[in-house]
Amino acid sequence: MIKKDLEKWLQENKIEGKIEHPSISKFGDYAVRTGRPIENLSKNEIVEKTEFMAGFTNIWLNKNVLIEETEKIGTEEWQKELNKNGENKTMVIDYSAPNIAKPFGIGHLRSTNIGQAIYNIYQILGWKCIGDNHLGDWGTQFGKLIVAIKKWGENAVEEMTIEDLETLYVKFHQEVETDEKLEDEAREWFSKLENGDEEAKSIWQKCIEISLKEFNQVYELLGVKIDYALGESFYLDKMPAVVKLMEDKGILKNSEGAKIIEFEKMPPAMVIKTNETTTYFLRDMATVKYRLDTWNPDLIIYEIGADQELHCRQIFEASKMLGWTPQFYNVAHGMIRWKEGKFSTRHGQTIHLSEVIEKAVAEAKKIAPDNDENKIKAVAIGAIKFNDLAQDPKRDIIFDWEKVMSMDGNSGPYLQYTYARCKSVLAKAKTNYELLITNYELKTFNEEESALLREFYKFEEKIIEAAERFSPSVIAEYLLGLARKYNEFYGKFRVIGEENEEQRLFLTERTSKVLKTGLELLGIEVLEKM
RNA sequence: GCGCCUAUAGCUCAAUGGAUAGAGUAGUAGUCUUCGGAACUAUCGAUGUGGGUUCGAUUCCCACUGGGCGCACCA
Repeated sequence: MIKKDLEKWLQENKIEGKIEHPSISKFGDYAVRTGRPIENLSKNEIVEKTEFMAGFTNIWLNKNVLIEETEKIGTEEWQKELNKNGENKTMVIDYSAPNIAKPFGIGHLRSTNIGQAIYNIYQILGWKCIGDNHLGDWGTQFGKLIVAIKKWGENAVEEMTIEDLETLYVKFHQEVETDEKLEDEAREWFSKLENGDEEAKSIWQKCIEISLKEFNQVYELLGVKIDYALGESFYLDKMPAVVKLMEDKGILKNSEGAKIIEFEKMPPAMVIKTNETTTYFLRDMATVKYRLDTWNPDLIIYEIGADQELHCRQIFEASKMLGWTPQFYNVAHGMIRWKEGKFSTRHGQTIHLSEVIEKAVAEAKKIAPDNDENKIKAVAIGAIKFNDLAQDPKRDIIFDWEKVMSMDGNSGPYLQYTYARCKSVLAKAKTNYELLITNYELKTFNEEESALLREFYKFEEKIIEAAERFSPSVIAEYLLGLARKYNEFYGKFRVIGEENEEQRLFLTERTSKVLKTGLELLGIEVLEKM
């Protein structure tokens, strides 16, 4: 990796200063702010020339090095080098985690997309990755659901759809407004469920089956596979041990009949409720213990919305109190909002994923009516996923139909299109471009070719940065820049039949390779033709 | 009330304390005898307000204003 080589050189020569990419390309490939010129850096064989300007030492890389680094991408050697980043390290990532008895909304889509991309990124960096779908399949919500099913359910549970369950859940909340006793009934039923009541258990089981069927369809459509789906109910028999640990440490306190843990700088977390039922906080603590016991991870990532940040911080702090010390991180992705303001899900304004996909499919069909359905779907889903991944996860995301379905400009389909375009050019080439990669004559690169060539070696840096910042958007932004550079080049020059055909095929093939690898990291399908 | 996050072009987003703040979209004007026009070229257009730290601030600190989220028996 060029950056590491330069850093090493600077260190050996005792020169302080961070290496960065200059804001403007005419200032070189790298720059170090040193205040005074670095004299003998140009003797380093990877450096073509240096120039001192305005306190910066600007560095231009040797073309042969640029080409070598570009050739390497995707080879075994490249993969091996990447793998060193996460050598002997394990991470667990908690993502997607939809709630049973609620349809898959666009909120969980965000967790699923970002979580899967982070998983892929850590995996290519050599980490042992464990994905866990922490399904919301336990809790008082089932008490509510049981009450609603028994009171207003028109069919037997077996015949209900996930929409029926959602309707009943919503109805429960409407009725509670005028009849507060329903809350108590719900808690009572959850208590029965926790104590093994047969009727409660049977209804609960049916709800789970209905939901899982829906979720699995969604995951298949999205092309997402999560290693484990250990829902909250999985930890039922693992909670008492954690309670005991808390008691032994003396951190469990009684408060108004409930058991809580207090923190110095945060509100307390409830562990056990007044009626002795468990909370999701306790189940999450049992989850941490199980993950430590089972996989001994160095890092546990939670890809959960910002609305649960306090909850996560409480888990991390309580874990520390119990002496559990892996590195924790919560992505805390921003909430989805309308352009106009609040995104209220409580008044039937939930947007279901199926609706989003339907509209995007219609849009993709408009552009390419002759495409077969699979391709249209891949493009539509590419657009939707990219919309989620292209921006910093921390920030709220504005839900805008036009933008979600956008197929041009900064979009997933723009990248897919550029890939297909590269492949089309390569298919028309008479020479075997695979051979060219290690075997062609170096000619002068014109401005556009040179600008493109100088993008490739950055790919590795961007993958690492994306992992460090837990932000797939780093890669998304990079791919957009690369595709734009390719299209700028493509718009000005022909490839086939030109004097520089070989090196242009090389640039084309490398562009397709990086786009493919990058899009795969983001979980977006690439198409040879579209 | 307290805590966390956030404010960049009409709109949606970029920019590890550094050089001329980048894209897309919308608008305007073009490219079209062409390897894929889901493209390319040109043009228009921005750091909420007030302080501070620094040689240098979109970036760090403080205050204010606006927006989002959270703060015990939902998860």
